[in-house]
Amino acid sequence: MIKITLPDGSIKEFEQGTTVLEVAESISQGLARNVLSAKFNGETVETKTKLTTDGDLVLFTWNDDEGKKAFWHSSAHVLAQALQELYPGIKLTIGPAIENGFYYDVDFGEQKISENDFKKIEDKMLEISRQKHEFEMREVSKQEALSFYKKENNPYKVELIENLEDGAITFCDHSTFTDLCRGGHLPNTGKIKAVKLMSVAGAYWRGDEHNPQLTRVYGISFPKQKELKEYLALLEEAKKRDHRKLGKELQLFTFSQKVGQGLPLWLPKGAALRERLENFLKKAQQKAGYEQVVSPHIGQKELYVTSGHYAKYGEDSFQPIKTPSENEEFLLKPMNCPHHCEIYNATSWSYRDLPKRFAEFGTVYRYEQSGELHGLTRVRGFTQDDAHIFCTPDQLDEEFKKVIDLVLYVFGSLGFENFTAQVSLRDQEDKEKYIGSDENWEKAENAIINAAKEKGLNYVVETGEAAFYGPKLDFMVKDALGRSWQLGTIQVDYNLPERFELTYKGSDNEEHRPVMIHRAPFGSMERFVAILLEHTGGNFPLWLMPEQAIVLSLSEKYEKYTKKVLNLLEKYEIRGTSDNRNETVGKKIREAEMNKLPYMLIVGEQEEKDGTVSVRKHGGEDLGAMPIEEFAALINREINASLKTFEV
RNA sequence: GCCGACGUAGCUCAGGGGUAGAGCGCUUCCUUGGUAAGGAAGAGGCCACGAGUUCAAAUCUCGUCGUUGGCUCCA
Repeated sequence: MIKITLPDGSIKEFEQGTTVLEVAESISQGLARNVLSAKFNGETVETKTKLTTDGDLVLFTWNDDEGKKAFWHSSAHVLAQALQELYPGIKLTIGPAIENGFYYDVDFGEQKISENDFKKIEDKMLEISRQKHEFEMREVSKQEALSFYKKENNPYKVELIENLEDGAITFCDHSTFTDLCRGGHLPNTGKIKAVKLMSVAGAYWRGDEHNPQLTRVYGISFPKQKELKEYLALLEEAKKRDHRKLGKELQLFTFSQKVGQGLPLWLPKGAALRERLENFLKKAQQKAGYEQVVSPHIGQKELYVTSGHYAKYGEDSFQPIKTPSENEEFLLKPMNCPHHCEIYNATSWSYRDLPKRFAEFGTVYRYEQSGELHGLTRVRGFTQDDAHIFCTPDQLDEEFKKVIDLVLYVFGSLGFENFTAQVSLRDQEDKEKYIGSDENWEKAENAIINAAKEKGLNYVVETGEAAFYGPKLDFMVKDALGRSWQLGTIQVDYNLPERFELTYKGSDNEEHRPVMIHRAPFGSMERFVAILLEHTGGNFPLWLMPEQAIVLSLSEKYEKYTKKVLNLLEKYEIRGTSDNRNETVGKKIREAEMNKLPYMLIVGEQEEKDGTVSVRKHGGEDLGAMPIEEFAALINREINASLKTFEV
């Protein structure tokens, strides 16, 4: 007999050789029906794995991430089989489960596949699923595995196997299909009741663009047809919050082919929104001891040679602008730091002057590959809410923590609750990629980790994600479709102070090297507005709204009173507009609702007589008639409630 | 940059080898209204751009540009 410990702590005895599924059956029939995969002593096992020792068993269903993973990984096998049957001779590579579904990377050789082929592939997959094939794991020797795939003429699998330890290689069979596989499958293919292929894309073998490009087929599957429908509906909902769609509808920004790709044009309402964000941050920064500076949009090539950016990115950047006759070379600035270093260098500093905090909403231009451009989240010209802090090494910890406070204040005021902090460290294996001494890197990395810990941030550590000049702490937020974007960033830099020979006079009357912190709480105005749009669906916090109220007149007869109301709104610093068109009030309300105006002030005969406005909130709530003063007080209360306070 | 898809009126989209279509928006007129679309008339298009095939191309083919889902990249 063996003792099996379940997650609730209970211990049950079973015959040696009892399968995972049989354990589930002993608990309940329902569980046995729903169990998709399991872990035994922390190792992924199949549901038909025979248990031979004592141990901890965790069973997973569709409600667990592990269960979904097994479901989608198994679906990838079915996809592979379907593809192989429909397109003989293709070469399979890898097919993992991902956050939402699965994909399989395939070398189609001469054959082509497009979205038009999805229906027939989906049908084939469902046909295979319905046959309820069981997944069988089988151990094979390295030799055997290699010869199997050499016979199939599949160099990808051969390469994978060559990197595996003999003895740890398993194949998975179902139906007539065999695949190299580590395990973690459904009991049988019959669980897969709904399948949808999502897209086809190119993907390089092993993620390296020097390798051959494979065709990646993305799909998702569900245990019930209804769940697929719900998922697709969810995607439709997400599309409604797409910042590109909202930006157009709310007239915030646009793009022009003539101006150039990746170069956003901010429309008046968008510019007003942006300005408000800038002022909000400027106010907080002033409180936190920052000073505004201004630097030009271009700089001599020499500046970037000094900073090291030219050597690193020169080839992949917009190429230098040349003067007509002297042949001097200037670069569009891809970042503000070198300029700010020179601002620091304009004065000699004592340790008593530090830290110096130079802030600038600096517009920068970067050559991004055309395929990488995406709405406002990835553009070629954008404005960073940049600042550089120059401090003594002793001040670094504290300054870093202060910046975290500022970022948290910004995120809090704008309602970003669900962000992850990512500590990006250098890749120890590939130190060539980075500049600066080992010692400095270590100091900087520790400073970041300590600050993140002390501020109680929920952080993840990513090695190899650091900038080439220093480690960083990034604040990641997801968009409507769940893609992660970096917004705020804080980076420690020991390198530029060295290269620009920045100094300050210490208490010992000696020259010392300051430490530099790069930071941008929004990241960039463009990306921040984009993500804010997707999070709020365009219903920004009231203080940010381009227009806070609209006066809707019942008919043209009340034009005069409408104007009077608008003037009063202006007096109370409420951003208002009016709709005096010859249309019914019903229509005006509908349009104001669709334009996401927070407050509608309806004026007619009654209001004019009483000197009031009838207030309707976005969404339909009727607050009744009130004098403008009262409305102004209401707005102010709402604004004050949403703005967090920033203490230094 | 690479793989796939897409580009028709200001917007959202239908159509498709032989006068270019709808809804919304816009203009004018009627109507002067009470909380999510009042009525009528009208203007508006080189069907992204450039070649080719064809008696004939918005439609088919190729190329360019742009958009888009991924990959790679992201100072």
